[in-house]
Amino acid sequence: MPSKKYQIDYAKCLNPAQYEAVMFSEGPLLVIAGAGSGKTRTLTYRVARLVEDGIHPAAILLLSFTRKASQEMLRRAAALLDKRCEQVSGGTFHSFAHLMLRRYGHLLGFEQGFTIIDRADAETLVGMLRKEISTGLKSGTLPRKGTILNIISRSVNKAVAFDEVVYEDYPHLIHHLDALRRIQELYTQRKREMAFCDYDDLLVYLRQLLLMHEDLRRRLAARYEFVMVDEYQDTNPIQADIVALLGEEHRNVMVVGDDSQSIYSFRGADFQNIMRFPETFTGARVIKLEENYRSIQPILDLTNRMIDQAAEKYTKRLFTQKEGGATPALVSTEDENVQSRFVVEKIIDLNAEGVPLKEIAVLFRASFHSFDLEIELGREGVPFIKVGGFKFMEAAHIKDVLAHLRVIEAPHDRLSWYRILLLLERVGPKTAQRIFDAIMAARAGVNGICSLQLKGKRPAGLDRLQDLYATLIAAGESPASVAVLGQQVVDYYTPILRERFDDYPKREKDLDHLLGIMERYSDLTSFLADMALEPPNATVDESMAAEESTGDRLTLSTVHSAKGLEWHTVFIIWSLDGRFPSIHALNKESELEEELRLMYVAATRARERLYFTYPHQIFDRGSGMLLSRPSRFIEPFCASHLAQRHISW
DNA sequence: ATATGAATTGTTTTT
DNA sequence: CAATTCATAT
Repeated sequence: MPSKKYQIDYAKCLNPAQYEAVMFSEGPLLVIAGAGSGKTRTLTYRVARLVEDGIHPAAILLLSFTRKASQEMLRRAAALLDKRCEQVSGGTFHSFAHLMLRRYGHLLGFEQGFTIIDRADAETLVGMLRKEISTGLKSGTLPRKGTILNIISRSVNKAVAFDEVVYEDYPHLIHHLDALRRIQELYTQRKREMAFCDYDDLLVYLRQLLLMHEDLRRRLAARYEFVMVDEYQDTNPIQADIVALLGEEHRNVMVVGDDSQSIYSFRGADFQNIMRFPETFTGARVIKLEENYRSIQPILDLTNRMIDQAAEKYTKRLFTQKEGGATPALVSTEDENVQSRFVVEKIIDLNAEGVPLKEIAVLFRASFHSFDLEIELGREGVPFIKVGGFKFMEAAHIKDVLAHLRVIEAPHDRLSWYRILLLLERVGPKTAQRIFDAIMAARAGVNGICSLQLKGKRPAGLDRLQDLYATLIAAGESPASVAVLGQQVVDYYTPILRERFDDYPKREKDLDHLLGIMERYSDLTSFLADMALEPPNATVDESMAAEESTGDRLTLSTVHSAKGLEWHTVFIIWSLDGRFPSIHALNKESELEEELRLMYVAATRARERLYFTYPHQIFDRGSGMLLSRPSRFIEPFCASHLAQRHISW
């Protein structure tokens, strides 16, 4: 291949399979990329290659499923060639959909813009509807709001009729079918009235836009000549449709994924999408990347065997040239605390041997699994950062402040008004409703709160609230910066915060942090959208610490948040049958398969050393069972591929 | 609007 | 068994 005309010597940087994918010219391409096989590398080199061939970077659309994956991809593409690659289009499906809807939403009737609501907002709305419906209902109490929302979301994401979801997945709720259906209708209607988009809506509306407006679809197909999708195994049917619609004209669609790493089916992801790609795009070239550059052979031997237990997959077998190295270890401990202390001690040892903390990760199935470990790490003074789990944005005080800002943009936002008003003393749902109605009746936007007339006794806090908005609106006449608005809201809110929370000093720091973020924004709309779509990733406690110190830190992460990353040493704690796989997945075949893939993802993060640990004999009070076996996914290989130890203190 | 009591329920992962 | 969450009474 005459690589003369290229700045980058692709043949030298890539193995034959990667090279083939990178040089693949036009038409549909499916790359099955095993763990650690250079998936992101292949994608980014292909971007560079296209740009070198004269394709305008903005004409390349890179889509991914999670923020982390898309950021990493765009960053590496930009670093590879030169400044040009920074202009590559892309992001998560949701952020791309958001961009398109801001630009073309008027075609769907979003004349005045829209508000993105997160899961908690959506639940509150469903909770309100649930209450409306349940008064005077005889079929007993309805399921909780979270459950109802799950049903609604599942129906949307899997493109299955609502009734069918109830019949298939919630047969015990069939006697509520009428009420549930009614709530679903009302939910859709209310969202429409208040111009709310939940996460699912973003995708649904984008698909609708592409389906119904052929001219727009053509324009977008012309603008995005090359579409590339990372983590394709995690797309749901709606996302697959979006890709198909964007690519149907030019068919320059490259999707990359690994069916063995599909771990988002709870969100409607269907790894069958990747199996079906060659049918959607007939004549698609399929390339497999099977050489692993990450892990030593003993780890690969184990993970290959683990994933062999999966029923359905593209067969591929990873190999490496990294021979030798330590056998992965399986460590049982007396109880949870011994597990924590074992891990901490081992980490300190490794660190003393020269492995930096940032090259070590502790992974777990569920966020709360690390609580005990976090205490032990704190005790020994090991710095760490925790990814996943309780988010900054989910904290009540953060949501309170955002609500005050949201109504400036969208005065019809009932959820935010209620949130604001219920903070006031002597205001409950009834009063909140009355005030909200009055604001609406005034038809004056946020001004409605200032000109408010209220019969009877006025709640004491109302005056302060009116003052706040009077100032905010006055500031709004000359375009106030986001941070200035934020500061005023925080000033107003701080007394309320101190009243309501005993731990207010910590929370005030969070608000400072939020103000810091606000300074990066010049308009309120994009700030609010980002807070819903791309919120700061870390946990509340670490969000500040992490920015202050760039020091060497251990990573604690859920397996889901660890996808795509790698470390020198990985500990997988709670590798206990009943915890991982979770006890709730044991009955359903498909869920058990997903747990297996999850364990596979966890184990393939390790380059040199891999530890599975589990506390011996844990009583599960949910089921009344005594959990004492190692995870069924690794137990078959105890004798052959694992070094076993038991620790008691 | 708040307090008290009853009942249910228990997973988790992210946009 | 605990904790949350909902319903009812005051």
